[in-house]
Amino acid sequence: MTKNTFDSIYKTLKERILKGTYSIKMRLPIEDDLITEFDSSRYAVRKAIKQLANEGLVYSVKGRGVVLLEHTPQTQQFNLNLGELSGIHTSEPDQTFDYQTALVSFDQIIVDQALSQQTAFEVGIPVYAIKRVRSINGTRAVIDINYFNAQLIPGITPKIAKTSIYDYIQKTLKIKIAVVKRLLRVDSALPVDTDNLALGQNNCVGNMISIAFNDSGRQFEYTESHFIPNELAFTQLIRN
Amino acid sequence: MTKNTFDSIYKTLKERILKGTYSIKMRLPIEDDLITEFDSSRYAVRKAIKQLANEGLVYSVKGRGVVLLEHTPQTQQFNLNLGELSGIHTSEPDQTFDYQTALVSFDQIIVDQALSQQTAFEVGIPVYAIKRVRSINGTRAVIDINYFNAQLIPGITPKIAKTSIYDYIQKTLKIKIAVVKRLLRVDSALPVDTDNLALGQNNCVGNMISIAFNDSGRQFEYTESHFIPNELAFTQLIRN
DNA sequence: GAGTGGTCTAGACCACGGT
DNA sequence: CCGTGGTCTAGACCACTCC
Repeated sequence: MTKNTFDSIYKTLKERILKGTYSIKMRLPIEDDLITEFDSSRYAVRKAIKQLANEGLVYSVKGRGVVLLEHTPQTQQFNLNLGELSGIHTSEPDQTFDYQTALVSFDQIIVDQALSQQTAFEVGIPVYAIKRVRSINGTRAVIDINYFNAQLIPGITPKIAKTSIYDYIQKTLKIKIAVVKRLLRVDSALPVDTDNLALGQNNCVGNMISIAFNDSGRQFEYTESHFIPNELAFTQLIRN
Repeated sequence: MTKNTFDSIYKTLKERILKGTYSIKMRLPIEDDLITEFDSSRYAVRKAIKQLANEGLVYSVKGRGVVLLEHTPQTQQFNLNLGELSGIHTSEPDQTFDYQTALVSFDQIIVDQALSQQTAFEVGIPVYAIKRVRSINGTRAVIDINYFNAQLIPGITPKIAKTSIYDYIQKTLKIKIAVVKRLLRVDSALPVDTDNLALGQNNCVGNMISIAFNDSGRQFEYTESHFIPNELAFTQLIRN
């Protein structure tokens, strides 16, 4: 599992931090000591520390050292990273949950002016337009409204849409999903939402808009995921 | 403005990407050529490219090169504004807008069991509990519910709360805000929300929960920002 | 002034992509 | 096979923190 020098240093340090080895001083050992301990270069040690900082576990201060950030059971949930490409996390992270997909509609259409404005796909290209409802523990919690560029992602069928499009893209087409950009909003519920989601008394939805790129830099997907309130959470980390 | 070697390379490359200089090939020049052009080391060039990748402008492929990600006017809003610590972004970043703060309540209280569970502050410590409503262009759009550790951030007054607590923390107390962790949710509206926000027909709010740390690693703040639907947006970037 | 992390250089070898 | 980015080393100097 541990592939690189820096990765092994990173894993060791992370384990110690979570175990509380360094908690008393609220500091990591200085770089030179870590270089000596792991018998490696400064590059590898610094890269490991950088990864810990990316996760929000430590913070480097020039001239002082690498500081540990306080963490309590309550703040653990902030440390969940949204590194998973395909999915959304529930607010109960470790709980196992039932996950079902129902296909609402499946079409192949040509992008017109309005859809181009929304999705950033070029006018005239063919796209798959797919609506699916995701039920978590029997509750209709999310509706995915997907548009896939049919030239870049050909051959999607209703059957594939009912299982996993991302599996099809990665495993069958062998296309690499390089980058996903997301926008999160809260929107007033539309008819498509009230019709398909277990909104109860609520009349709003969360809206996660995703655009995904392959490793040639082409945008192959535009997706809106509308989800019901009180169920899902997203994390962010901001560093100075 | 340009301080370091890598920063100057980064700014130059970013400008060229946005101007379209490299768009035809959808590639950046290879590292060796950039090293030659900028007469610098590989370290500086790679650090600049890494920063471009962090912003979602490019993607590096081992063995192939550095690929440009497609960007259109529509997808500009997906590109990240990093580093804003003090506020919330509107969905129209460049638009000037009116911004007003009204103080709803101001108290100094002791953390009890329930509040400790919520905020991750230790039971028994004194905190400032502050509620403020932010109006954007005359619309009551956001209510901030702040808890500041009074031992770490002493001397907050109602007057300071009416202007800017973050200015007070950074400029007067000279405390560095090192890291902010955020959780984004959609919640059903509470009485505090319906009473203070221009929700209209909507009965839900966005909830941005922030916990902030100083450069000694101590959590000094827990804040919930409840905001009305259809006004604000947050960006995320996920890389493989 | 001593100690620490941040920036930078010059070089080496490896892993992967495409021909 | 060649060209490319990824990892890694050894070393230098600078900027900042703290005593």
